[in-house]
Amino acid sequence: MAEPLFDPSSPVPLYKQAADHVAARAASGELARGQRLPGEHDLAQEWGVAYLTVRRAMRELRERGLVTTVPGKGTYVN
Amino acid sequence: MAEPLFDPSSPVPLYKQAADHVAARAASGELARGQRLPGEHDLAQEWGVAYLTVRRAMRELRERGLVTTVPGKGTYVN
DNA sequence: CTATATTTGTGCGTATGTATG
DNA sequence: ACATACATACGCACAAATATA
Repeated sequence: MAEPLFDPSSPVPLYKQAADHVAARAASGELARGQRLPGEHDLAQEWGVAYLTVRRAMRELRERGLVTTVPGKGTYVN
Repeated sequence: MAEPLFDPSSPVPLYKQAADHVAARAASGELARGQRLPGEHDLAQEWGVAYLTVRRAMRELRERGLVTTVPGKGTYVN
């Protein structure tokens, strides 16, 4: 039932941990290119973090060029 | 007493209006280089917007290279 | 054309942590 | 020890864009 997944007491910000989590799964091929990620609200619940934290993680991933976000549609793996 | 300054009903996001406001004042020379801006909480009250909105405006300005933020000190005009 | 559902975007409030002076 | 200031994080609500029935 909802493992930790991320460590709130870590010096690494939660949003960064989350972004790294996605980045690692993309790098390993677990997330296929073109694949749509779950909605941000869903991810927040799934990860047990705040919506704002997911938004920051997505921004981080966009800035790294790992994903592309289309308003009203979703976020896709590049 | 506290004019609108920014228009919440505008299609332009508040944080962008705020960033543009600062950018314009910097470009006009009204804000001198090296000058420290008021604190984010103060700006939030002064502008009548939320703290997070100010934070977003500052982030916008940092990304544009117009200001530099030093944690524990303040935000300075470049 | 309208209505609805989904998803991202924006905004407010608050609390706590960290760094500097 | 204390004040100031930025950083991260939580919660909630509503608006805007997109797709579909």
